[in-house]
Amino acid sequence: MENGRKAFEELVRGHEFAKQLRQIINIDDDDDDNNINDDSVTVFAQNLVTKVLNSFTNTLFLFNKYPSYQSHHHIQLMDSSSITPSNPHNTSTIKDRRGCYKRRRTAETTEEVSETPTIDNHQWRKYGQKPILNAKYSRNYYRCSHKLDQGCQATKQVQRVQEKPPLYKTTYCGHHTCKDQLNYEIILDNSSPSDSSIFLINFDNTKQDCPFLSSSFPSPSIIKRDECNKQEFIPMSSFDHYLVSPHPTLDASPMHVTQSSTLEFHQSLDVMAGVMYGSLDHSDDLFQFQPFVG
DNA sequence: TCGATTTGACCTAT
DNA sequence: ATAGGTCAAATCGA
Repeated sequence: MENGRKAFEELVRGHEFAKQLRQIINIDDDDDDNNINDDSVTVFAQNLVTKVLNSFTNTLFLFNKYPSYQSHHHIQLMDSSSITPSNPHNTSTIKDRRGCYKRRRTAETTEEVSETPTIDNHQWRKYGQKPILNAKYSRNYYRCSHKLDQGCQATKQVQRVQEKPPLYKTTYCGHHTCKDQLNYEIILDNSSPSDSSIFLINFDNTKQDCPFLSSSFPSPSIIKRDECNKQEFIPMSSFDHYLVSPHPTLDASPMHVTQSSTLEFHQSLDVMAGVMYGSLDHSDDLFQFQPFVG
């Protein structure tokens, strides 16, 4: 699969997860009896999740300016706000008996349709497979590998919905509460094809966590690819590198990654960091890039 | 040996 | 009554 398309998929998923997180944090907005949102930490968290969401939106906006890698790809997202709320008659207690579960319709779900079974940054364990009525292909059931050790309740279902071209529908249920996300790398490729130097942003979760975001979000480190070998840097075998081409850059911002200009490179990193850490300041769905000062 | 997958049984929501 | 989500024993394979 094309690297750019993978990156796009991950951005879409990140965007959706951020939306879900924001919905969770804001869920008590209308509840007069609950003043949890007055808590300064909660307000801070709400602001952060809004910024994270906006960052994903901005990055997707940039991708959309260069949509070539999306041409053969269709992603359908269900806004979690459109999901039917849980049946009020349902008890919130989780029964410990076999076969007790919430049906997917009553739970928060996100659906994606893609040409390959979606790869995400979580480890899944298959726990079931069922033939579905009027469906040619059976549905596979996965739960988070950390259900037992961390109690993560996230599950997903993958079902092939079309033969040619192969089309898979992935339905995510629940939110990940585990902290064991797989490592990510983003390559800042050099625009010169003759130059083999490539900068990697490595999201190694063994690094120190970012103090400004959730503790589960790893701090990126930037490594020149030439030095990766020296550092015995081993790319994830199960994931291709995520490539951020230097060409689809912001028209209005200095985001060319070149080695000839240290200043430009640092500016680029600042912009990238802005994308990663949501330091672009704007209201929802607006794009107002606020350049870093200093 | 141990973790992951398979698969039939079990159970609930519709 | 039944479709579909989950469990858990059996099986696989590294």
